[in-house]
Amino acid sequence: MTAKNKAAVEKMQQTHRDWEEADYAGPCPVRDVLDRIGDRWSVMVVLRLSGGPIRFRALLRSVDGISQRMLTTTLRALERDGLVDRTVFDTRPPAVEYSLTPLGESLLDPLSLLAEWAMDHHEQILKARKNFDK
Amino acid sequence: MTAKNKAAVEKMQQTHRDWEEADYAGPCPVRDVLDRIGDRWSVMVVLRLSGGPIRFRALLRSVDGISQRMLTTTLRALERDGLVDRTVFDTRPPAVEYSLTPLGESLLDPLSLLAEWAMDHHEQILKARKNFDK
DNA sequence: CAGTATCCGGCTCGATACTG
DNA sequence: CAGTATCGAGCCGGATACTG
Repeated sequence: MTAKNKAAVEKMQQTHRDWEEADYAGPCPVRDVLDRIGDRWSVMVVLRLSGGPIRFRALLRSVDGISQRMLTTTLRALERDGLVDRTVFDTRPPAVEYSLTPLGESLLDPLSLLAEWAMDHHEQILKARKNFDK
Repeated sequence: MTAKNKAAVEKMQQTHRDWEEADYAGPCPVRDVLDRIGDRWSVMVVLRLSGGPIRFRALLRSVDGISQRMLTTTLRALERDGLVDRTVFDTRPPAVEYSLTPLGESLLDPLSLLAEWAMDHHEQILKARKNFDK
């Protein structure tokens, strides 16, 4: 582990301890963010939105396997947290465009690193699983 | 977004497209890793383990709110994926130590960045929520 | 097109009790 | 101490039908 990571981990642990001791009303930030992006679809949606503004129906098609209901729910949650912007065009039929806010864009930073880790180590993980299962 | 991130995002998107087109047997790596660390406890456990080897009972105490069942389940899943090592000492009463494997250590890298993002932007998220709810 | 409404099956997870 | 076994509530999320 690099020195930079070590510092980050320590910061994270310290924050977690502080949260426990101080008995805050709100949730631990790490827990909170993890709960948000840890669901089945959020990351995939954010990923698609990183390509620029896109309409509801197009998103529905491009995020593989997602239902209409879950796309709506996911987008609403992301909008609520200030990660996504929703723009309604008053046309017939109605058009709605979704895009990342600057806050949402900033999330691409850690997310892309995580995705890279996933891609770089996926083989190793699959191997470990196969070995464990026998 | 920095050029480095842009490249990472594009790599992620490309990988995702490849996966869809190729109809692989296995899951998309990003989905797969997200499913694994996206659960309620994995990240918190990995975080605790970053402090060095620790025994089951100590982990149970230090990961706030986790049940015995979920700690066992979570540790087993992490072990299966090759992120965690389990060492049994043949004493009375028995002692078991858990620690991160090199692969697990490498996960601290993206995880710490994500945690930092969470801590740095939590306030902004809470504000966005409050504003959205009214 | 972009949603909302309703229904409901499955799976996660917590509580509790028990074992080597 | 370090687990496993069993049960059951809750909620996540899919399917389907309907609306402005």
